[in-house]
Amino acid sequence: MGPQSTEVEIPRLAAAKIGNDVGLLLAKLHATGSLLNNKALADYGLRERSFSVLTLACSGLEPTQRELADFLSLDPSQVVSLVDDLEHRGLVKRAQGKQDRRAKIIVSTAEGRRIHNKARAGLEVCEQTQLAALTEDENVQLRALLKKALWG
Amino acid sequence: MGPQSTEVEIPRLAAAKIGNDVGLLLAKLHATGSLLNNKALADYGLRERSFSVLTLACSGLEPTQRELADFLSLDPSQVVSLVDDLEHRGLVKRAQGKQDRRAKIIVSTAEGRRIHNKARAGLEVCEQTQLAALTEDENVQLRALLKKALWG
DNA sequence: TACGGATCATTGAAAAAGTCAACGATTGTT
DNA sequence: AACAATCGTTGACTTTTTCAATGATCCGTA
Repeated sequence: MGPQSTEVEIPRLAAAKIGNDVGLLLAKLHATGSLLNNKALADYGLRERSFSVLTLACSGLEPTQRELADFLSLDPSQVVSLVDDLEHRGLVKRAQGKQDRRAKIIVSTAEGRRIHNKARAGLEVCEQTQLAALTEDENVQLRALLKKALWG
Repeated sequence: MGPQSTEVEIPRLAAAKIGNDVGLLLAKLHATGSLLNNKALADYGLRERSFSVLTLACSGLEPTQRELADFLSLDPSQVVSLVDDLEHRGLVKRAQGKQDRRAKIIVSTAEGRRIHNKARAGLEVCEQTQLAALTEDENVQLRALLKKALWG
């Protein structure tokens, strides 16, 4: 990751046609965003990934590890590490799958929900900073477009 | 990266509030997109990164390696590797900076431009597949929002 | 019911990517 | 002229990603 400046810079290169390449735009926004998000989450001992897992654990949807892997575009073995970490810290628990005893469903603990609420608040501030250039409407629009692109 | 299915699936977990987290949405769209893009570019011996560098080398903007690093959110040492690779294959050249002799500006060769044109065509098809759920208007809108979020 | 192929979580190893500090050459500033 | 800062480069180090193998369990089928 390159150095980040606090001031907004409009680089010379943004003029290139590449500035219309969705792939690069996503990569760049994701890269700079990740940096900020991870910084914001560090206070809670979380990173973007573990926060995502914790969020889903807190959602009441009782996701299996396989579902987490698919949804987060991770290898199943990476989910093992993430859940291990969260479990050791008492934020989530592995429970036996209901229909399928091979599967483990990930559920949050009370402490996990406590941390999650705090972290989410911090993250929302961070995200607003990140998308400060957008109006509230555009912000909503962006989310809608991303969701539609992903799931129709 | 988790396993990808060719069919479009709307996972159960998309219902979670996490589906509104811009950070995660970006991460996911970027992840699935990268996979497809890299697959599309493999025919030309390129990946998303080297394609980006090649694009900028072909842009006529004569970027320095430092500018490439900043713009692509990469460490300068990563740019060295990318340019090394492209240069060995005769697609770009390092030229001496004009005002600054420390800097090297990256320019494309004729062969580089040839490959780039082909790769770009392939990539555009790939991107359209990727954003098939969006109308043409929405597609344009998404690009505009991403650019605005990045550079105001 | 029992067999066979598939899926789940897990492990561990190998490959790739990212991070970071140091260096020579060059620049701009004092 | 002296000094600090910047550019590209190298090499070491850590983290992340990728992949194959394994035991347990599930499901379809004979």
